Amino acid sequence: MTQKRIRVRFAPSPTGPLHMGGVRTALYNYLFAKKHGGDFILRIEDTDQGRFVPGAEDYIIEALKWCGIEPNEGLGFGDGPYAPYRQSERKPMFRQYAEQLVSSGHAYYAFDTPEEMDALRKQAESNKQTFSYDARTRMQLQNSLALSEAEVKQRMDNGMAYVIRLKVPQGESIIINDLIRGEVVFQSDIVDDKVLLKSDGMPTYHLAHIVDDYLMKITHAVRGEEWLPSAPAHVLIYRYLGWESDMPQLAHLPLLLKPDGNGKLSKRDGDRLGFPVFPLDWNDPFTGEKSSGYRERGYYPEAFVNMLAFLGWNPGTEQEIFSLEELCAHFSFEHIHKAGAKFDPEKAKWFNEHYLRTTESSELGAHIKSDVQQTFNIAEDNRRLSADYLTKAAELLKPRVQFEHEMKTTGAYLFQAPDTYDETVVAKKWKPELRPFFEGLQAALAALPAFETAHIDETIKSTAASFNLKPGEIMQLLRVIVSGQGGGVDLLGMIELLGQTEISERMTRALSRIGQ
RNA sequence: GGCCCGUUCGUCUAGGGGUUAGGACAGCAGAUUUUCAUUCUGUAAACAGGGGUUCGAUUCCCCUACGGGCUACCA
Repeated sequence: MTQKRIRVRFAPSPTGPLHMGGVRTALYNYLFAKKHGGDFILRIEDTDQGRFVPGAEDYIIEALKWCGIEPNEGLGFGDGPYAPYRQSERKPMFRQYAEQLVSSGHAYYAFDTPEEMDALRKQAESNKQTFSYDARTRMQLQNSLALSEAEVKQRMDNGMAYVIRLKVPQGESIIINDLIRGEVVFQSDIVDDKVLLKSDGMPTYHLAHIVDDYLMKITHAVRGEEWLPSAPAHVLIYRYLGWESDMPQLAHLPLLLKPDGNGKLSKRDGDRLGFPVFPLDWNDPFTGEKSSGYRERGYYPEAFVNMLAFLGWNPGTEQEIFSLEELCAHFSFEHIHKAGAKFDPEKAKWFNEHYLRTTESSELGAHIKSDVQQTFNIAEDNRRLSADYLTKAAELLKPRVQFEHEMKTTGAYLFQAPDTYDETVVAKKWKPELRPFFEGLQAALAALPAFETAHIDETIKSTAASFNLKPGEIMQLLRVIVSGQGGGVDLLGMIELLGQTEISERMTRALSRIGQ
């Protein structure tokens, strides 16, 4: 017997931007598929016409691409043999399965209107109870089980709206074998008669995902924990459709929780706590509200993915830095933690910092070029935009930033002469007697035949010695004179990088302003 | 309320009947760095509580507490 080819899917509904929790679900699906040489499919579950949000679908596709977790089949990634991958386009097909369940006595037509259902729920609520459409109540309601055949026919003939509901049996134990949680047992009595086909002819998630998973030969359904309570209904549907032996293995992932307090991570938390909850920026087409994404905040996709992978999973070793390929190789459901994970923005930054440090300075230099050019309005042929200059600047700045875009602010003085000089340092260290020294140093530096750190260092020391000054008295001032700031990148490296001419100009300018 | 899932340092987690309960982030301290950052070293910090089972439980079982999810013609 040959093993079935592993096929998994990520099946979001296009009701808004993809949340980082959703990206993690996609990631785990992807990792599992790749690990076993299987397929990863993107299917859009747009069965709720009322919640459709323009742009959400493109957002999902773009987000997966940015993360590098590309489906090898599905919407936006090339059709496989099971197209279409948008459920609304598969609409006509679902009805037959719902009807099949009616014929076999496992589902029925129900004519109760949404308003009537609402009223029943409210009424139950006022009695501190919960209304449930199930074996205990269905015979008192308006459906093909309670009504006579003639009544049902008449209503159908009159074009009365109806839904198809699953007829859930009483007194059965339904066992879920979850890959992460093990065996979970539910009593069928607490499962309600879920709507399978809505009055607009669209299937609900419950029917649609099962039919599609079956037709698309999905072997594992990896999804959020919020689906665990409806899993018994899903098992019943598979059983009644005669597909139980082909039912995908279930794996319910733990949820992502708010960094502070309680509850699951939501869109609001990002705004409130100042970190993104979305992979990419998103502008809500209805409210105009903007939400920021990891990409635009300057995160590397590799860092984002690495961080996400560790929110609920671990390799069982102490290694924390994993490329996507390594994650694929090491991933397994056994190492998925069962409890929800509070998201820690600090750790996310740490991952990014790590990836930045391991990126070649030449690459970093190339990355920041246009940003630097625009920020400081530098002419294209200026040496500060040369690969060599940018590489050295990145090298100096690398250990002091977490994001590439911070380089232009943290190291602004490498690209632009200062306008102001740190007053605290000047007040503390400057003495009029130092002026001749700095003028002497300026001349000595200008006269250096080779402007390199070793010579610069030597020149500073010897000039200081000749003025009877100790390094502690002049070094920080020199830094302020050159960069305007009391702290920053390696002083000698900075001086060498800025170059002989620039240094001389900056010293002239600073000495004309300081201590006047 | 009902049903289900869960609970190890502040956070992410490893571990698992006998361990000095390990790592990472964040914190603190020290060293290096003329500064800041880096780097290095060190340090503090956890098995929710109560009952069992057992020679022994943080680990297995039960209860409680707490957290979370679900309870729609949403997914």
